[in-house]
Amino acid sequence: MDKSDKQPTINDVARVAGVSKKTVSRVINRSPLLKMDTREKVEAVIAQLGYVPNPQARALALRRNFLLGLLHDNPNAQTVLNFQEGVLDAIRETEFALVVRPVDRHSPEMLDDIRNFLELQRLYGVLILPPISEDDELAALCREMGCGYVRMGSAALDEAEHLVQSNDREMVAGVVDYLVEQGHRRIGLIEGPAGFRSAFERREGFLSAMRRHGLAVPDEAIVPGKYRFGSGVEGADRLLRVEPRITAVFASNDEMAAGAYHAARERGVDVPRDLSIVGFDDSPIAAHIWPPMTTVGWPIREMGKAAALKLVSPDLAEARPSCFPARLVTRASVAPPASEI
Amino acid sequence: MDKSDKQPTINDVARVAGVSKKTVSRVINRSPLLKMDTREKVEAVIAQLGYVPNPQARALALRRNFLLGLLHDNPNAQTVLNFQEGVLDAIRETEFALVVRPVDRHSPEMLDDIRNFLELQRLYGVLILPPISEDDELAALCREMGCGYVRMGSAALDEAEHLVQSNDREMVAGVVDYLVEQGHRRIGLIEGPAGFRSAFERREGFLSAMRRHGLAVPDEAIVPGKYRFGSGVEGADRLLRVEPRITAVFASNDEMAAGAYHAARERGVDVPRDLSIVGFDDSPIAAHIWPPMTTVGWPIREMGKAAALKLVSPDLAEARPSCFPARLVTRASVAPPASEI
DNA sequence: GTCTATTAGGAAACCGGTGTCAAAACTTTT
DNA sequence: AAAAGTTTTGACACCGGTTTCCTAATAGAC
Repeated sequence: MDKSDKQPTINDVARVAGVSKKTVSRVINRSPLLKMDTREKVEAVIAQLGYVPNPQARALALRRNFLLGLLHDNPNAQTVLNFQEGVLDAIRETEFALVVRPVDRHSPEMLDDIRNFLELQRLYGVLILPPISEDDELAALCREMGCGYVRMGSAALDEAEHLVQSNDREMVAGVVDYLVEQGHRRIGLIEGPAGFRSAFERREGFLSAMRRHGLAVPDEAIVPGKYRFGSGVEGADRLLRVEPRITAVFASNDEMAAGAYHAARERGVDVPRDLSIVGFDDSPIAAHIWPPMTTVGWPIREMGKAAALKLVSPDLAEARPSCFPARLVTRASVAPPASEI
Repeated sequence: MDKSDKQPTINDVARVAGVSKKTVSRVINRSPLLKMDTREKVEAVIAQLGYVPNPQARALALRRNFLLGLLHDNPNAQTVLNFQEGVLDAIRETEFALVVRPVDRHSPEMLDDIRNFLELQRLYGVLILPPISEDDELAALCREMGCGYVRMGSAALDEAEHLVQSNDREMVAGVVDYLVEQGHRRIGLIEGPAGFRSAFERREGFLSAMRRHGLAVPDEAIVPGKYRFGSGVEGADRLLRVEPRITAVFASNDEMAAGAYHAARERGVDVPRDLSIVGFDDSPIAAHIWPPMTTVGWPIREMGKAAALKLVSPDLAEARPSCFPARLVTRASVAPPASEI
């Protein structure tokens, strides 16, 4: 078939088709100023030779490459992977590829590392996942480097590039509504880490809904967390000592909610009879833990797709909504409070 | 500082330093045949200009790029992410980047899709995670495309390129030893899907150890699974109906083991008092479920690093072991069988 | 059947690096 | 001091595409 074992180049195609490189290039790039039969002739040769343009050469000539970067320091693996899938949905059938770059938020050299990375790879653009998506210095770095970027986050950041997701605030308010509806009045909150926008938004949603229902939120009903299992255990442990007894807990993410389950078990508190628990993320653990956890899910994959589209074809994406609705996933970790019955 | 806003090129460096492009190239590539002061002079200019070589141009000239691909269709997100971290450990400070490509094992076009992907991106090499790493057609495709590859798997495939991991078989035998030591004699197995090497290895390990201990394994004590939560629920459900009662279950992965927890709960069977459960993978769920799950962990991150090294610097990696030891992570899901006490 | 307008296609330069090979610059030897 | 050998360096082509600019070809108008 092929005359050698190497991949055919544009020159081979041109020679076989009896046209110039440029004409082949025009065919590839769908230039409109080509006669129909020339185009067909060239396309036939391309198919026959199995020619695929060399992306490196293209990248060099065009002075831009076709690499999207994914920056994350996410504690929730499933979220990252779902987001990746979404990005892949968007760039499938295109010449783009997705390169991943986990970052260490706690490293003092984080920004320098990322700068080196961007300088070295000269990505077309990067997608930034929470929580580092909230880092404004990082966004500034991208701008400075002339690297496109889309941040995924919990509302509020009002840049055009920012793919505002989840009405987190609203959804958490919805969680409170749901709990109140079930008869809960003393509800505890395990917060996310200070400085995290998502933590802030979720807290605000919680507080505003509680206020709306005219329910008191004593200081001891709000405990800090770090979005990690261990901090969920500790937080719930503190909440379980509050008097009068708290009957329901909202944890700002599923991992901490799983920690709350753990703490409840350790103290012999039954979920959901003695304590209702609601998480946030709808990660696998929520479905697999016992009893299955009621939580808030957001369409991460769709968001990944939208984020990637925003980067690679801004015009196309413009029409798409930048805010994706989270939804309550009702499972079995909420019940009417036993004490009230 | 810079004379323009564009990134400086090798030509700029050459001009400013008063040497030829080639000399600059030599400096970059650490050619030994350079006079010390020339090198220093050029390096000073590079630093001054903030010059970073363009990877696309390099890729074109060298006829190879610096992209590693990660092919996976993994049900376990944490595994994928840990592996990614390991790969990043290996390629940090190098010009390599990691591009991810989730694949759909169940799609009939999988091979074609991957072929297109490889043709399009011309990766330096790919890393293949289980379970698709077991697909020999995929490996053949890589060879055919002249794309380097390293497969991660459960022993047994004896190609040099193959990064043989976990002595799965051995480790599962160790699990059985442990259970027997705790007093269990009627132990059930929830298998992985037929056709999966890992499933096969784990099964063999299980059976050989049982045999070694002179313990019977009735047919009904082995149930099929699909490495998914739901199949773990079903499998455990069947095992719990076996008479005489099975007192311990080994599930071929954590997700199914979590399903076994679920089935036990639904039937009012207490873990570990009435049923001991052991999983495989040491995924987050194992640590977060109640009671914390005893499972087998393997050093995925190190394996990722080793796999990447094998690809990018085979000479360096040769010395490294290609088989990484899994280890038993003892938590709280195993107890001596109540019925025997 | 000419004379334009318009369009299709080609030559050559370029993107930013690397490889080849010969020339230039040093050492060493005689 | 010249010859010979060795080390350093540079000119130039090349990787595989795109872009610029220009010419050849075709179509339409008269």
